Amino acid sequence: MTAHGDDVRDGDAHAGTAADPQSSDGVSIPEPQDRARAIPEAAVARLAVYLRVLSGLDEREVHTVSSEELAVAAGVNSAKLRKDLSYIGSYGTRGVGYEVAVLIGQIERTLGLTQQNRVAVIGIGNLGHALANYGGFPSRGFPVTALFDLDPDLMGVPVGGIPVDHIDDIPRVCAERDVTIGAIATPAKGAQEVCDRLVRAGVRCILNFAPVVLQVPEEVEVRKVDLAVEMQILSFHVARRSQEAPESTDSEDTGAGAPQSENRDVNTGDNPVDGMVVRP
Amino acid sequence: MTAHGDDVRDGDAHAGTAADPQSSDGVSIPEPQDRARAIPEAAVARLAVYLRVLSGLDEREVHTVSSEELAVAAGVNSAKLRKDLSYIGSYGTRGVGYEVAVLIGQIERTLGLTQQNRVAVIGIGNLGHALANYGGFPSRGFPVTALFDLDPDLMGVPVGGIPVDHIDDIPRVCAERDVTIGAIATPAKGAQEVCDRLVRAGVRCILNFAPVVLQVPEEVEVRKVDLAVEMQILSFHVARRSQEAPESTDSEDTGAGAPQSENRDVNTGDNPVDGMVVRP
DNA sequence: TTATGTGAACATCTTCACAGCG
DNA sequence: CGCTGTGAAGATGTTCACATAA
Repeated sequence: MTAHGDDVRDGDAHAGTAADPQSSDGVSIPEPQDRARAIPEAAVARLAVYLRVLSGLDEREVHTVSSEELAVAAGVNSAKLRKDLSYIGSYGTRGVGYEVAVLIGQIERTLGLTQQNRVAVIGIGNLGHALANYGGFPSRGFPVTALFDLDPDLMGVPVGGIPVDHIDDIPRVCAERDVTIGAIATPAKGAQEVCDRLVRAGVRCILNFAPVVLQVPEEVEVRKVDLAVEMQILSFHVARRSQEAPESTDSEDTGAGAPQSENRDVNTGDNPVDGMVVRP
Repeated sequence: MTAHGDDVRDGDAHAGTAADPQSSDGVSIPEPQDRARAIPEAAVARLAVYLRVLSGLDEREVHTVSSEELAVAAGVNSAKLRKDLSYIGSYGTRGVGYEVAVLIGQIERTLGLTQQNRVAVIGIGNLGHALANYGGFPSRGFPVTALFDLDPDLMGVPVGGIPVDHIDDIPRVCAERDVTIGAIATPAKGAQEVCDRLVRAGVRCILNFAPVVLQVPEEVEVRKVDLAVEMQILSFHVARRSQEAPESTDSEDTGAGAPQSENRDVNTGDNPVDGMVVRP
């Protein structure tokens, strides 16, 4: 699968100006269809992060930020941040910085957060519960409106305020509630089957938590969250680290005992998926 | 893109050291320290996926696979898969394919799965429970050996067989049980604080589920799993889709009703984080 | 003078296409 | 021949560095 053919088009971005950047060089074929919506995939992911940081600033009544400040808070370098923001337009003021409120608005617009996306969660186990209780994911815009499972004991039982339906009803319920995003939190076994049903029900975006590679038609977008893979990547780094650094010093390494953390208090966004309240 | 592997890394993303002989072209300066362990970050993530697919094949008693078959099952193209495998060595047989068992062994070795990584989960809410019950994540190698929270009512209560400790005990308990990976499943508020403690306790790899950008010293590796971000990325695609395709047809799209899915039964790996058993 | 916005250099990742081993 | 392994071409993504606007 990998992808639709399209996705990330070339990066000429905002049309406007000069029609053709370097027409020279016979080789480079000037692109097929040149749509303007060309925001690098990687930049989209970061915009979401900037948005969260900005929301935090907004709550703390901070009205202006420089690319440098925002960058540090988001954990990226400022040049990258500026370039990312440039993809959505020029909303900064040279010599000053960006207006928090403006940026929030523009990023939300770009990410399509101005319109709601109704979410269906399939598989009401531990994770499913967590998702259901998430209650309209952080930053709003993602109300969970349908829950599915196949355990008879769960049918009709409300979780996070929404009654659980049987996965056989996916087509009907998803259509009725106009679900646009499906979150698959089932065991690996049933995932592909559930996915197929969602697709047949017209759902075009899927968040997959099951440890399987879903096969979908190209018009469907799948994002996967795979704990095992994340763990193994960390494992790789642990392994690499221990073999590169023959050190075995147990005490503390160079530098202060307390890890540096410039702006640790900037963010907000609260509760991830839990009920625990950590107040250190 | 559909189903990426990567997922925005955190922090600075230590340059991966290009390595490689590439002596051609006068321009390229041979580079400073040229460590051999140069497996592209992106490839590491995919190796974990290949591993899962291979495990599935192994269980079904399949002993040999071609790059093409494996590629389809993993959702990547075969050239990429071959290149990825080439980073860990040449274990295929031209004209034939790869031996499943051999590949599994080599990938496990590369990912450092031959040695266990003890995991600590901090924040025993819905997600924390899910993680705790995960019981030694899929593909083994990741036993959860410590749980932390600050709710007095949870202290000592065993979850998934492990008693919950207070986050103040992170240093002691992590040291005693030799924790190498910390999974932060707390609300945003306490995340940075918990992270700092883990780092001080010597944990060098962190899986962060809290919606915050953690600030850590560079020797610490952070991977983040951010639901809100994933949702927003999907939202972006939903939005883009609807504005590019002025269609509003509600009925079914072209093609068969059932989505194509070549090898949907190849994978195994079971239960993601739930208790639900889907058997369609 | 400060900090944005961006062309261009650089680095990383992906895909092609084919040499060459079995 | 079939399929792996890989150099080299092509994309994408990141960083630099500076012209430019307020």
